[in-house]
Amino acid sequence: MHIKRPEKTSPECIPNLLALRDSLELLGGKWKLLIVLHISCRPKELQHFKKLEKEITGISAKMLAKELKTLEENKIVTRTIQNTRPVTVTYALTAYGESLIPIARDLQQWGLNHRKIIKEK
Amino acid sequence: MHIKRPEKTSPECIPNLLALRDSLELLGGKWKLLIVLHISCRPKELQHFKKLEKEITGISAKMLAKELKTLEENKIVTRTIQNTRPVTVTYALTAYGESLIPIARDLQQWGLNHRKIIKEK
DNA sequence: CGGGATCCAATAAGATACTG
DNA sequence: CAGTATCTTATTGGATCCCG
Repeated sequence: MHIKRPEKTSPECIPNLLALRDSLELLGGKWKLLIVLHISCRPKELQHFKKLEKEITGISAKMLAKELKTLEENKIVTRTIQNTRPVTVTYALTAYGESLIPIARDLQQWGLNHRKIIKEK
Repeated sequence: MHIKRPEKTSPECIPNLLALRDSLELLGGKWKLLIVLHISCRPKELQHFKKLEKEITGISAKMLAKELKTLEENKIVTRTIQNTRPVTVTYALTAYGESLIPIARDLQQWGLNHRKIIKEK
């Protein structure tokens, strides 16, 4: 794959990097895209907080709660309190949140390939 | 855009999330993709350490050096010491590193759109 | 159960000084 | 100039406890 690179700095190139900053600020941590992809892997009925906590190895409840809250504030997931005793909470991707799936998959694919590249050294 | 979601958990879905972890561990911080895109915006001759430091607002020399070192170890950039007095160092994307450009651009585009979405609330 | 609040350890990152 | 080392501060994240 060859990507052309401008010979001179294009005027709009630098300013738009602010948008990348925004994305990285929101999504750049270890967990958020992982959570998004995890939710997308599951049928809606199974996306309980507890399930996510168990499936996402290494995440603490505190982290998961914090990350989900941020994702909710950014309209990427919805939070639904179920009428159970005791209370359970389920999460789902919004339609907007699903727009992150291709990006997450690309990164996933890249990581899969990267492991090979690095192993070769 | 509608993305189909499996009704049942696909067996290969969860394990592959390890690949996403790898990607996020390497690229998930605030700076690396930003650096990659910055380098890609510039003609090769201008990608000096000092230039990058000045252009990437908010990054410290220490951070930049550390991030570039990691990127180099992961074969995403090359590091070239110039025969100048005093010494200067230039960085360039490898062909492999260029494979990150589409991902970075997608994230950039997503961030551009996201700003609109969030402003609406 | 989900998730704050608090406290504490581990880590990351700024400032500064120093070398090839 | 491009880093590295050291010191110090800021931030993160885990552990625990509590409440609806």
